[in-house]
Amino acid sequence: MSTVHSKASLPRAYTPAESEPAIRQQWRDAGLGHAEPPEAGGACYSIVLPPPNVTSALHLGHALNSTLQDILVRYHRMRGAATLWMPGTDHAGIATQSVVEKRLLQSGTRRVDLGREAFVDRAKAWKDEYEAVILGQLRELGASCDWDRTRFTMDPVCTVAVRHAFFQLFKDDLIERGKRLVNWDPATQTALADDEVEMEEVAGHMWYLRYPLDDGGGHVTVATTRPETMLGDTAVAINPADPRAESLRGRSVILPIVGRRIPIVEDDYVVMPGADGDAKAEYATGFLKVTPAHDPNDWDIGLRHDLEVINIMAPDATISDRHGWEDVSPEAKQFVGMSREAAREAIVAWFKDAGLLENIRDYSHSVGHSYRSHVPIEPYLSDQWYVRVTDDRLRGAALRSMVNDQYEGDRDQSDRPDDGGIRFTPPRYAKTFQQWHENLRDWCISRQLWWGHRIPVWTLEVPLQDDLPDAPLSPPPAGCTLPMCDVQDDALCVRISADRADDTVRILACVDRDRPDLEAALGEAGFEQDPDVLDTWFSSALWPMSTMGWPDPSAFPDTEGLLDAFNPTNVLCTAREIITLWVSRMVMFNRYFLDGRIPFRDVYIHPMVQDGHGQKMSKSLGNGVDPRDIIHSHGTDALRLVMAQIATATQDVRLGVDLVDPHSGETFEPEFIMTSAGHRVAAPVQKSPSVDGAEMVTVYGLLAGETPDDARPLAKNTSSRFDVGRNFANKTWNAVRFALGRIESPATEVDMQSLSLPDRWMCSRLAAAFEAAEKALAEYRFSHYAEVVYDIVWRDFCDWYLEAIKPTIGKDQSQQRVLLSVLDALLRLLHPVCPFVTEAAWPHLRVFGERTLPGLELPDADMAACAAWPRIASSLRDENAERETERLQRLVGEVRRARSENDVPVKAEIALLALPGLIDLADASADLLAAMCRIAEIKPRGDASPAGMLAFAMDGEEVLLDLAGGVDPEAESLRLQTKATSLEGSIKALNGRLSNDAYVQKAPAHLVEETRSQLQQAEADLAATQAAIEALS
RNA sequence: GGGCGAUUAGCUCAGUUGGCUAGAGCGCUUCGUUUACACCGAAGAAGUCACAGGUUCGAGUCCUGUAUCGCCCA
Repeated sequence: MSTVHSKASLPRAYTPAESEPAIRQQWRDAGLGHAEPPEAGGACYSIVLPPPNVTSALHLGHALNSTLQDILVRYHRMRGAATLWMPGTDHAGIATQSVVEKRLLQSGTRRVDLGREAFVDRAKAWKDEYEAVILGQLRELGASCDWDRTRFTMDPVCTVAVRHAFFQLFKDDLIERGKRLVNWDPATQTALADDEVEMEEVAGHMWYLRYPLDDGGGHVTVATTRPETMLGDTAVAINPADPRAESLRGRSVILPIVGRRIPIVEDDYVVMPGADGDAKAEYATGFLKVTPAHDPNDWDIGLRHDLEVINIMAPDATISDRHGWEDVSPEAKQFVGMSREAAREAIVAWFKDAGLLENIRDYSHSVGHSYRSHVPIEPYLSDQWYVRVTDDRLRGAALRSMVNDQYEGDRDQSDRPDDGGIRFTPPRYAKTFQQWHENLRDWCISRQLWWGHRIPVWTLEVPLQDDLPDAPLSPPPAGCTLPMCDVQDDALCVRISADRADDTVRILACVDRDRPDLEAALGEAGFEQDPDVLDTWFSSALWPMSTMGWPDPSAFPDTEGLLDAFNPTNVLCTAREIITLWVSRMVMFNRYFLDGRIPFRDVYIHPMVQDGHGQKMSKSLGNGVDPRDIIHSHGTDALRLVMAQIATATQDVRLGVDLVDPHSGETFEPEFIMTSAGHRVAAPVQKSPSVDGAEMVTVYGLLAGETPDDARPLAKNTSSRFDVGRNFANKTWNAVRFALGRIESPATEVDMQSLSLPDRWMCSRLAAAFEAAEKALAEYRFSHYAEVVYDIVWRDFCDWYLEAIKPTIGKDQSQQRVLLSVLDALLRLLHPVCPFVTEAAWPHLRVFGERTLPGLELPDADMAACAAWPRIASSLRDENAERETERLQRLVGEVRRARSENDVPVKAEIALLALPGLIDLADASADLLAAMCRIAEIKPRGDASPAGMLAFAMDGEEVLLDLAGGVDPEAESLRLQTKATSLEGSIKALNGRLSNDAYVQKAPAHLVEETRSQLQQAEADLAATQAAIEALS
């Protein structure tokens, strides 16, 4: 069967915007990506997508993350594994609640006005909107996820997992409740985990306050950066080594304003003034005010000295006398109700007026800020829920999961020799993982939010009875008659917690999943459900399990068998800040709940995309590039190829951000300005580079208050870095076009031995490229894979092979067949990174029928996305063909250079005169030489060097070119002299190496041999070059 | 303060157990369009591999120190 295609059948240029939508639809219709657990013994490959937050659309970092996963997933699917890529989104508790609240506030509504239920409905609506955007973006990107299994961290299958996990941990004593200092965000009014606090350097002050001694014998001076907290001071501390300590022992001070008598205590923690090697010492007075309720270090001091804990703030960080502060003096009343900032000023002013302000010094220090609201966090005393991750069952299991060669230090392998198996790529991130766990603290999981998984604990407070234990959380004693304590039910776990300070006991009842009856019973008994929700990462930590139906796959459609087939997943592909937030917790939970099973075997950490100045792309700098814009302007394959190219093993990648001129559509580099915070950003208003007098507003300009209008429209961000990807897709497309124009009736049988040199060479290069690509992907070296693909298509296939076969392809049916097969294999090779252009080209190849060649298996498939990864026999490699072609390429290069440097007209035909060493090769490739460098005639050359010819040395022989038009002897002589000088340099270097006895004796023999032959070659080339110079004169 | 990393052509980056006469893409210079592709082709210029020591026959690569920049954790 043969089909002749007219050139008109394919457009000259590849236009992604036209072909991509149909291809997406084609994949969708075919259910590409849907995976079922295979028959026993079948190979599996699985990845869970790190679920993006539903707060906003995906950015370039997501595009990078998803592209890399899709490359892996498409590759392994082609290799025949049952491949599951589980997609989904994350409810992102505090982040989503913040954006929803912000939107509400724009219409003047506060969250509390709306009420919990209505607010959650608003949040759900937001989630629905952005979930659709995000999933749409992933589809646009070509992500071949199993869309039938799309999850959301709060959908029923995930909720069941969260409920059961919490219940299990509660029952196993790994969850506790306690009053502790938390990182409190007064703006969003919730506790934050340690890793949700960002440290920022703040230019503040050190205030020096005098506290009078109670016996009238003078005063002590404390230094503080937070004078407003003095209202809650319950001691002054001094280092016991301080010489002043002895005379102050047992004495007290009177706290100004409040009038509270507080003790002077001695504690090692206090920095002594002038102590060596401590920057703080320069500012220290040796006296430290101790505020246990408002500083973590003071909290510890308070524990050591049994100090009173007085909380002087309300949850919104205003000074308050209703949250634990009772001895409010009339003098102190004036500060109640002030914000912490106002209170600071007022209290400093009070000290100044009272003559108790000794000094103020500028002091720069780092202050924790909420990663969400960006206000300073307040160490705040409150009741919170914790997971005791420091327990060996969690932390220990995580540390043991690391592969031996990435674990630093000794480890005991004897108890669980088969433990673990998690490997990090790049390996240095193993250290981050290990150190995080070695310094782990208990994980605060409660959040004072409405959007999230509500904590499944119901509480009832009753008067304290004497026989109840006062441990924070303990099982009720046998025979306890308090409500629900005697209920025998596997799905209910009751614990009690006594508080002798207010003579109450709290009965806490945790209910497992799917037991509304128990929940109702608790309600009837007067229990109330905890108002807090769980930290988002609690549900994310269960992601590789919950998405696959844990704990009960039979309870949901289509989850049966998933867990056993696809967990552990093969790789987790994510960014490095996620190692602590998410990777760690998934490992702990997966191992705990699945009997030691790890959630993934590999953790691949990809780099971060920065702007052209090495800054994070962020909304507030307006330096982000929207992947959708690139998809529309350059095509998805272009975006993907460049994403793969920049995924190197180094940390960060700079991607210069350009602007699209809305007046002309042209891309240009904007003018940058420096912000007061030291960031380089595009100036708010830019001049059009080509339209006189026209201006535009940048994204940063929008943030800075500029309003775009018709005269000054908004300019989109882009990056010219994506051009290379667009060009590559177009090049690939045109290679297909060329082939379609030349393949008429490809041979059905091909004898590989009798193929032409270019054919054998191309097949050999193809085999090498597949080998290199497979190795690169196995090692998560995506940039290498991209490079391999780029080079084989552009340099080998287009630049050399297609040019080489142009003279012969028309009449050589075997060559047509090789061209067809090679092209098919190339499409398969680059499909994982450029799925669209390969899919678009695929049907055009299929019409020619059979493509398999001996040693190159290319079974047919409906779509490129389902085509099998080729099986390639080692016989396809042909060293001889590679060697011969390399010589031809050098010959062509020399001839082209000679022509170019002598201004030989492009169309002028020339003759080549060669000695026996080269002439056979040249003769055999006469057509190729004619096509590539217009050599019309190949003649043996005699011993003499006829004048007027151009010469160069190759493989130690003098090769002559008869340029007909003659040679510029001066220019040519100069060129040859330069060449000779360079050869002399090489000879000197090579001689130097060989005359060094140590080199000859110690270097590997093959290297010494190579050096010798290089020297021989260089000397012969020099002789030939000198002969040519002489012939010229 | 602790940890990790970066510094290679004008720009963005490769360079995997030391063998380099250091590569690619973009940009730049010259030439080329009835040619699959001008989103193209051909040729060219361009680098004391941050700096200073050391190990080695041999260092962009290994070791030590210095400088600058970045990220993570406190």
